[in-house]
Amino acid sequence: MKQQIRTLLQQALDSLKQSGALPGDASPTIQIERSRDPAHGDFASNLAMMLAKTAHRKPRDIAEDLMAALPASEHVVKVEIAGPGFINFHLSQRAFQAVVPSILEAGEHYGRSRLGAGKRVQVEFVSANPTGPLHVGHGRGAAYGATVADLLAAMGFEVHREYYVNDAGRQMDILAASVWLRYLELAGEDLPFPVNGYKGDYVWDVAAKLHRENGDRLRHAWSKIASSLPADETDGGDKEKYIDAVITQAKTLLGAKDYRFIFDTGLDYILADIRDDLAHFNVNYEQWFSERSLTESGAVERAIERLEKSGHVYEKEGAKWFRSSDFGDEKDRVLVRDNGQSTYFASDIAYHMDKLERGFEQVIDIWGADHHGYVPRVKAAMQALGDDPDKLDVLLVQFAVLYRGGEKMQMSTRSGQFVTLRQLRKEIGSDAARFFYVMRKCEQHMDFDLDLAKSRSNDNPLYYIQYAHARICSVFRQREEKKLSYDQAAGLQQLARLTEKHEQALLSSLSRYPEVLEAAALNHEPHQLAHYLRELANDYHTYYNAHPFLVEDADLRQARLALIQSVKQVIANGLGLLGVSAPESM
RNA sequence: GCGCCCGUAGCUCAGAUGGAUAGAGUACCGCCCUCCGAAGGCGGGGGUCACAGGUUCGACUCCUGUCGGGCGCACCA
Repeated sequence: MKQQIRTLLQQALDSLKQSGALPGDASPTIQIERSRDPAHGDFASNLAMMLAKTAHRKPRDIAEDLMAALPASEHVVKVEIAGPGFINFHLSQRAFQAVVPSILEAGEHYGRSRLGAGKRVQVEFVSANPTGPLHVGHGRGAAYGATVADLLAAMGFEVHREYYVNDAGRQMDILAASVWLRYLELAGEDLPFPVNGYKGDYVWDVAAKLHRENGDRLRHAWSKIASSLPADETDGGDKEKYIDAVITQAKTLLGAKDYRFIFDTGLDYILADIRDDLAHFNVNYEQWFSERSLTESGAVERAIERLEKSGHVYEKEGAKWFRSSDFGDEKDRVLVRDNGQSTYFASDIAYHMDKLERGFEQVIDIWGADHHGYVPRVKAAMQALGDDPDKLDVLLVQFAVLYRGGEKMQMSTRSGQFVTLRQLRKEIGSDAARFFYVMRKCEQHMDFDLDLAKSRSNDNPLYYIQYAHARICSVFRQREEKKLSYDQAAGLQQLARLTEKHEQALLSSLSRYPEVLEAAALNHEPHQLAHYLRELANDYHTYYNAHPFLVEDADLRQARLALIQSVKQVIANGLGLLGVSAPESM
């Protein structure tokens, strides 16, 4: 609809430029918006005001000329100039009624477009360390990332969803050591658990599996292990040095092969758990990308070499540094430590190099806001590699604070006292979690009210929307019971009967859906869709209360049922994109 | 100290690339079920858009500064 008006204005603009009424170089992007106030028509453009400066003429005079040059259109019934120079368009009722057949014909495809056709986009999200179950902080990233990906797919982009698995590095070594120690305890060893170890119950689970399947094969006497360990923090020592020593002991006593076996047992177990968790959250990936594979394939080495060749690497104190400060980072960063091990950052450079080598036109990373300081160095690396840093879009997701009974829920990751995503799903359900996470824009600190999310009441915006859908289904069930006829094709013939104010409002909202989807997708703002659906549901509930649908007048009934059928379709489409169900009854 | 994000109604939040009197929900008050699900609808009060300057036809939106809140500033991932 917007597009049609844009075309009309463009033609008017062109003809004015040709006749010399406007300078030939005046070619602003034509902005069209929905009028807020019905008195201002259905659509408005500020084109005349945009032209005022370059044309050196008064906005209202330009608007007069534009209006005169506007080609006739069957849908536009009135055009007028208002305020400082707005051009307001009043559309015919028929123009809005036409949205019903277009929805019913397109069905679940209504609102989708081919805007991104042929473009490949990679979306990487969650990517939490596989050292434990996902918690509610990851949940927001999961819901947001999945929705952004689905929205882009709805715009025709070829979307590749990816989870970067940090299956290398110290944190994973700590996990492996933790698993081993729990295993030793199960095998009968009596030992103090490290202050810095992972203490969650899931570590016991992995250890139990290990013990069940391997017996005492991996057992070593604690007395022997402890003989070369420094003091832990509880004994006045350093917890970091202690855990590192435990890891070293594990590697030495078990040997590389068995150590790797324990390491992988923990990794596989937790990864399977995360995968299962996300699947139940309606979040799925095309690929799980292993960090370790970057080292094994030589990609890390290759990335460092490329940086060296372009002269952005220097050595200092035995380590290799990347001169990221040349590219706007606040300081230089280590790529290879003095002990010869490459850093996580080096892997990440290799990973992003790999992403671009795979030919994605756009790469989207979704990170927790606490990693924001990381953005400049990754972009710096891309630039140093000769890649375009603008191909990378980093979207930062703020934390969500949970509230229960009006109380803020405190959680600390270290002690293992955090609410997991799984617990959240069980408590409030996947639908509510997906919807609430995405209801706020991602850079907003969010208050997540658990009581509200699970309340079956009108305060809950998700229930409000789902209820509208269920109510429509209920009307159709009633129709069958009352044996009233409904024929979609007949309904489409009677759309001219939809003249009530509430019907007009509903038609207008329905016609907005494609615009909302496009804006939500391109701006990476799923909340726009969530808000829209609430408004649409509101239009429906209002209509429902004002007019009966199952009326005696068969033609009117057909028309109204066709209308609410298209409302049902749009609600289902919208909720589907948010990863939320549209129940037929509740 | 430096950097990033945020600061809109009592509370939770929208305000698309600057546009016509700043909007929802919730809470509070009043109304609407012999009628398709009242998990609903209608009406009402409630704001110096943190503060101060600046840019222009026009600023919640852009720029600068101040105040307040969050988060970062590792040879951890």
